[in-house]
Amino acid sequence: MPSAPPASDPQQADASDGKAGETAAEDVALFGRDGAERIVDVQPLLRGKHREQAKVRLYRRSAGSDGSKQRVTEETDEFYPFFFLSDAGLLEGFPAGRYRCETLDGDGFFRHLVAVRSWGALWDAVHHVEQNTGSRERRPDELYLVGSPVQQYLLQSGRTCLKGMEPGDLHRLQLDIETRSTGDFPNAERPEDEIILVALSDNRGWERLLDRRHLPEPVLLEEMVQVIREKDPDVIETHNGFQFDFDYIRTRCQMHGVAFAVGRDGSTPRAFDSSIRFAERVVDFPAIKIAGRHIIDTYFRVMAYDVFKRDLPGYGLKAAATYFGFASEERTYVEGDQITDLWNEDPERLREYALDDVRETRQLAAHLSSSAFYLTQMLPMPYGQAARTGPASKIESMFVREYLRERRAMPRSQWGSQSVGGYTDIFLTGAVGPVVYADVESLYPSIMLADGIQPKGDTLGLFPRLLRRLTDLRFEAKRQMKVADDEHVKGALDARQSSYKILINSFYGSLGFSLSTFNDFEEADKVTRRGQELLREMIGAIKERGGEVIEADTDGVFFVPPETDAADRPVRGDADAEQRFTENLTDALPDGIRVGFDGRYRKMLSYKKKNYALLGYDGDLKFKGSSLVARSSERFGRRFVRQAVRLILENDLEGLHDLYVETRAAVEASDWPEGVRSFARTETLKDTLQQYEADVEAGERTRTAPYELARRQAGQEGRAVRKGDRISYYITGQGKGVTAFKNCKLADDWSPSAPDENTAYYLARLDRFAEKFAPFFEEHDFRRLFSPEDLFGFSAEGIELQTERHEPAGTEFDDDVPF
DNA sequence: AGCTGTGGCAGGGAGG
DNA sequence: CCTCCCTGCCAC
Repeated sequence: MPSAPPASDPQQADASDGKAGETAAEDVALFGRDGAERIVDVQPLLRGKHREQAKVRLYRRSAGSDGSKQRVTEETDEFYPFFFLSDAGLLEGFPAGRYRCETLDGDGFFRHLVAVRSWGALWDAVHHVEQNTGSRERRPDELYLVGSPVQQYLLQSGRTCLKGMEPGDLHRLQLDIETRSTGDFPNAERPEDEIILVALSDNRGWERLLDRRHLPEPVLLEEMVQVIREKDPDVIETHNGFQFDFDYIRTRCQMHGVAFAVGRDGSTPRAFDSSIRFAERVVDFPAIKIAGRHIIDTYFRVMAYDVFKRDLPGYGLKAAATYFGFASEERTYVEGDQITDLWNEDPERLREYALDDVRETRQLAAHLSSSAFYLTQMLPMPYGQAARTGPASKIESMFVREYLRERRAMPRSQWGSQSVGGYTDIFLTGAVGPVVYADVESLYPSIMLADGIQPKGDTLGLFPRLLRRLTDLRFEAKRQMKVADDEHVKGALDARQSSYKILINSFYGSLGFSLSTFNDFEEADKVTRRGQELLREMIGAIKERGGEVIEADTDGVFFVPPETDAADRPVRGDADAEQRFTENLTDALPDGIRVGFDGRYRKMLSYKKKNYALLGYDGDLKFKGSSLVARSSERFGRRFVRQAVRLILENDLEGLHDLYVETRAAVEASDWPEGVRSFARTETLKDTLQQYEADVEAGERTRTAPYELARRQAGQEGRAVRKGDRISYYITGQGKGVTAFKNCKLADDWSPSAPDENTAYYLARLDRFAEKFAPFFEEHDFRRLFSPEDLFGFSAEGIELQTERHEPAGTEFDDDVPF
């Protein structure tokens, strides 16, 4: 096979400064007959601190008047964030960074072009090229895809093609393993630990696996591989399988020399470290790809769900299943440290437990993964990948597909950052009510549609078109959902509309995302600035119509509705009238902006911006914000604040004082209802220990208790502390002013028979929690309420709850400036 | 290898 | 004491 001349050395050209470099003349030889873009070179480009992006120069042939090939200059400086490969084998010397282009048929014509994301996908592509000669038969258009070519190839072949399918058409299998360990926790590398139970939800599959007494571990593993291959599932569903089950199984297989060959083509899974972000939380996990199958980890689906809901008690299988109502009453529960004993004494019970695990996983998956499933039907992404990646890469994949289809070069992403965010303000603090929450429906998408927002790099104008189309599709799906009779059809349409919603809401985020190919920070700022204006307009309209505005944040406002409306009809306290009043605010706002009614509450304790409590008409008390009750706070404090807020909203001040006195006495007596869990703090380690140490060395951060304890623990147990681990600890020593990181112990080291927590410190903590309520009382009343002195008895007589108005900063001052 | 954004609050350490 | 700065948690 003749080959094109090597591209000019990309490393020499301009690998690091990100500017367009000179182009070597011999590149011209690579232009194809059809005049489409051709790859000339591929080079790594350093971006930001640790980021690496590929930069690919694209060229277009111009048809010269004499028919000769000439480069079109205006497009030579475009850069591409993906690797382009010819599937004839574009690469040599991977991953050293210099790649040579070769053509398929010798005339400089790339017949097949595969766009590939990421180094891992590049590896896949090379593998794919080596393995699949059949791909040469396909027409180029079919190959303009983004994502791992191996996955794409499998996606297009046979039953893994999901287009036009429903989730029920897939053969799904749920997997769960139970392990026996001689230590406190399973250690996959330790020979004395072992897999004792493998539960597959398939009703015939598990029978062969559940009774291990006749199966040594290697045989069990081989049997499991065999069952999975026989069952041949399209999808394997697990809860936390990436971080536990698969990881553990793979390590055990390695240990025993068993090939974990569960791929459709008989291959073993390819593993790579990956991470995913859910709001502020970054989860690192060992991802694997099984050829021809999709892995759905319901643990991630649960976390993704909680980003919006924010009220899950935990992400474990049991907590999640209970939350969604999937845990049956007869469900078998087994603590992790009892598994080994139970296996010896009551294996039947353990079997039931393992089967309940897979049953719950199945229900979680059915409930939470359908939006990812429908997304694969519109995105160039396999199901498992759509469930594993964030929204920005999903949006981008749609853009890339269309740009490739149109044979257009992609823009380079902008440098910089967004500067404007949402408008937040608080107008009234204290106990108020009743209140109503009004919010602008889809604020940012509405603004982007109304104002024709379009990133500068988007030369095809895809951004507004796609946004409009997805909005229309969602509207249509919701309309059909309303008229559908069949519950099953309704559910499918709901999943569909929610997957549109995920994409629609991500458009704004991708504008301000520094790594997005189609980012545009000015446009992002335009959207948020307009959002601020509209929220202020809404606040103005509420005030004008007699409402008392309490708090506003980004796209919604809490307010006390007026007694009556303009026509003197009663509003406050009447659910329908309040809703009408709220929705009528739409009239005061520009076209394309709709105000929705999003809840009414009996009482609200307005504390600070983004921090408040709501008492519903059903007596349910909801907290928002981290300053009142955060998950990391000591439980006794959370409990105290929760109960105190309820008592304040119910105006039971005697009860409030009693609560304080009782809590104080319990702290002093070391009388903890839940043992150490009552007063331990639990924090998440966001960095590795190495990173922490390096930052401390560099003076960029100070020592803190959780990392110090993690370090001690790692030293003792020889276990690596991982990013995302949660550490529970408490404070020891004498006196309330101790330095925490020098006086702390792991919660597990506390003993009720010899309590050594720092009582003075925890009394001070209690007073810190009580201090939150100071703004709601006159100072001397506050002192009496939260005081242990009870010599003359306590009476709430004469104590009034206080509210306070907060003027928006800066406005009245400007008006008062004298000439 | 992967990763949507800004705004706001509490806790804690270090240094004045 | 106070202020500054960092991290973690949270709202939207």
